[in-house]
Amino acid sequence: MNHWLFKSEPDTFGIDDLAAAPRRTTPWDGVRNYQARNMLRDAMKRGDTGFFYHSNCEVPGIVGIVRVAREGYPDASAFDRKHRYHDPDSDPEAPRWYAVDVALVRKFARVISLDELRAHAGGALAQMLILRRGNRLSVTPVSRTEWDFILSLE
DNA sequence: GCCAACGTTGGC
DNA sequence: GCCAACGTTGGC
Repeated sequence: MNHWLFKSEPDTFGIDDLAAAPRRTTPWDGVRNYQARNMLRDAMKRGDTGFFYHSNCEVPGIVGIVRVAREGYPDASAFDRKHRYHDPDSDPEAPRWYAVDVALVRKFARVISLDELRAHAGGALAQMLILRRGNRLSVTPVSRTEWDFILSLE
C-alpha cells in the first residue's frame, strides 16, 4: 500500500468541500502535468491513502486523510469544451490525462502546517517532496516513514 | 536541439 | 499583490 499527498487550494476545493460531497468522494481531475499523470494512471492503487494538503491559503498544510476509491481512468474534463480544464489536444481515443477518485477518510482536528512540517526538514522529513523548493506537482508520493512520522505529529 | 517568452503555481 | 521557480511552447 502506497501513500500520497494531494494538493488543492481550499478556495477552489478544500477538505470541507470533500466532506460535503456525495459519498464524501470526488474525482481528482484537472491534473495537467505528465509526471503527476503517470502517478495517477500507473502507480495509484485502490486503497492507497493520501494526505489532503491545502495550498495557496492562509495556513498551508495537511488537513486530513483520503483514500483512493477508484484507480486511474481517463479524465473526462479534458474532452469537455466548456470545462476550465479542457484540453483540445487530448484525444478520447488516446486519452492524455487521467483522474482517480478519492474519498475522505477523516479531517484532522488541526492543520499540520507547512511551518510545522518544515521544522523537520533537517530530519525525518528531509526527503519530503512538498518541502522542496519550487515543488509544483499536485500529486506527490509520500514514503511510509514520512507518512508514519506525520501521523505521529497529529 | 536551443533557449527566450510566457503562463501557472504557491509561499509570503 | 509580488515574485521566484518551473513546465511548456514555438521560433530559429
